[in-house]
Amino acid sequence: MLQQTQVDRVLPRWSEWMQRWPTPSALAAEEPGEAVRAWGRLGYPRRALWLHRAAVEIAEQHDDRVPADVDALLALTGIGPYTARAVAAFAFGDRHPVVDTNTRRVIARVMHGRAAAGMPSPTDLTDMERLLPEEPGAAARFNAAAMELGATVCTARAPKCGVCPVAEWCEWRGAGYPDNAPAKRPRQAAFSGSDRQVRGRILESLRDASTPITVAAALAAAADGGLREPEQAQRAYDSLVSDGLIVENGGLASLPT
DNA sequence: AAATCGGGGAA
DNA sequence: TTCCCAGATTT
Repeated sequence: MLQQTQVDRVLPRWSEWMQRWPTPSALAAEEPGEAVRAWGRLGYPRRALWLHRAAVEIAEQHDDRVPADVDALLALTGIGPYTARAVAAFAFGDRHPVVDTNTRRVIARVMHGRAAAGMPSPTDLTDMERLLPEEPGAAARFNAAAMELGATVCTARAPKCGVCPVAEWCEWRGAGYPDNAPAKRPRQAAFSGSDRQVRGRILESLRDASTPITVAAALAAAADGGLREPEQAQRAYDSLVSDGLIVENGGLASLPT
């Protein structure tokens, strides 16, 4: 849930989720569409599908227990370099570099004297590894502290260097805050009027429906609020089917069963 | 390496 | 408006 989504927005949804599905097998026993429905408006709904799939994988292949091994975690659907190491470090207390978007920015500034991080890279992990304390518990705290520093002090916009505990060793500060940010990822297209927004509308209508709806109704929901071009409705619908977020059966559309 | 995938909150 | 967020997958 936390992948590209702010902590404050995730917490309430996470609490509901864990109360409803306390174990992987509990979630695995549900239809995938129920996970998509409970996901609500968190965004990137494919993550709900992937989380359900990971629950099935854990239930079937790992005796209903989340594996502690990083490679086993990486083999789970939707678990990548960040999440695998976050689980290994924070849930199991093992020593791994955990690098999220906040930590990447802290590393870029403190270690490399750059205003911002570049594209994610495996060198992020080796950089963090160099800073990590030897003792596993201390390493886990260090990982969390780096993320927290980036989230609250070494922020993307207006860093609070006056209260930063590592300001003294910061290469970027030492160099006089050069405007040397490397090529950042291309700006995301406007959400308003986008296919993403149309996908969201279709999915919302399906979450709200207790029974399958006609494809025509789904396409009507796509157009609710306006379209840039008429083909958007069908294109968004097809992409949802292609992603497995919609299943179509005899002219009826529903969340995956 | 680049494209794709939401949606909300803050500046 | 624009930026950014406890990323991962696919091409």
